[in-house]
Amino acid sequence: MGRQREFDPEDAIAQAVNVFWERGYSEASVQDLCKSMDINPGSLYATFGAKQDVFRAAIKHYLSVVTHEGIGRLGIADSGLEGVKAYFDYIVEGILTGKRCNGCFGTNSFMEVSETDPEIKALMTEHFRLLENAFDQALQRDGFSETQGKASFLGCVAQGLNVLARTEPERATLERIVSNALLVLK
Amino acid sequence: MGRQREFDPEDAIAQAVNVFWERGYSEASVQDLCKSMDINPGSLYATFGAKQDVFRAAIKHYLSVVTHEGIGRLGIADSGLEGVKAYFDYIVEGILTGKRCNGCFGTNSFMEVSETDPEIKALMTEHFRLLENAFDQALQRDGFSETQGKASFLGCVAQGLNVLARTEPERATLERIVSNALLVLK
DNA sequence: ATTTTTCTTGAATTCCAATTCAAGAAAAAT
DNA sequence: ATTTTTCTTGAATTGGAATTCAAGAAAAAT
Repeated sequence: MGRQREFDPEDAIAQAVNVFWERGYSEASVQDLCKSMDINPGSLYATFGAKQDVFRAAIKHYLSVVTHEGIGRLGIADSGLEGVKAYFDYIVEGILTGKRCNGCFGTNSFMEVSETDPEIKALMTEHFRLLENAFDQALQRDGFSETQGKASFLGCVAQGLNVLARTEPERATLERIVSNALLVLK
Repeated sequence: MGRQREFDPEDAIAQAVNVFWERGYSEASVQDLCKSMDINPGSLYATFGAKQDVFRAAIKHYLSVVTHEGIGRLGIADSGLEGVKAYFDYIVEGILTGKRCNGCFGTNSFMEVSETDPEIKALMTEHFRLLENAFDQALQRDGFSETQGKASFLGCVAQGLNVLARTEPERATLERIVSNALLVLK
């Protein structure tokens, strides 16, 4: 079998997520990646391919985490409305205390490369659809009407929050936005 | 006075806006800029400075246009609510038929460079505040309560639309989002 | 008319980051 | 033990894009 890898590819990609999240795609150099992933260029290219491939792997990794951590909340709450609240809490808390102060890695990436990387565009468009569907089902669970339209609306608010995240907003601002958005579900 | 310029700097920057809008900051080369602006590198550097300076000038030019064309509608409508509707119409129509199919140049740029260019970050954060204030005043004009919070909310929806713009959305989707957002003003 | 100033041109330069590759090292196969 | 395979290392290469600059051209000043 020959020599075996000294690093775990998934751990390495998790580090790559951090680098791309902090610096964006084009500002993150392969050197930056190598340093954070704790491997050398040769290993990086042999294992993952080009920088763009590392980026795609990073997005996929990130989306799987977010789908689990965030969208997952929509399904497991006691009611659809509670699920929606839990999701927005996750977003708001992330903006205020976590890595989401740099916004959402997915949204950032979509905005940066969707015109030059069709695969990222497709992955993110699909993710938006997934989120909307989750909203839709949560609202259906509570017997709301026009769930599709309301779901699109909530998806839009979520993306708006991901933009505003990068303006260093106050907690009060974010909470008022969310509570106004939830008024629509009445 | 020496030889005089053969191009109008403002026209040239208007062209630069198009290039940066279509390709983003880092994907737009100085060559691309020169071609669209119809000048040579020497003239570009002598007149505007570095690529980053051209970008900043482009953002400023764009913001002044948008402030006039878009935010302006909020003030001149017959009522605050009509103004809000007119603003969102402007956004939605731009997404469906105009250059906004690539999103909002301001929002795109903010998402791409706010971590690496503090001046752009400041310009755009200020622009977001300006938009919110315009919403706020429109709502005050109609005697709404909690206008500040509602204004932040509307600003968030606007940015969400600017993200979704790049997913090639259907008209019906966008209109449902806006009509749901307007439900909050009841 | 000549000089001076400022602009234009586009090739040359510089710089930087992505990618490659040859040599060394570890694990397994024979 | 030796060979084979696969991984690691990090310096060298490559390629491309930002920037500079020297020479030529237009306008005004003397």
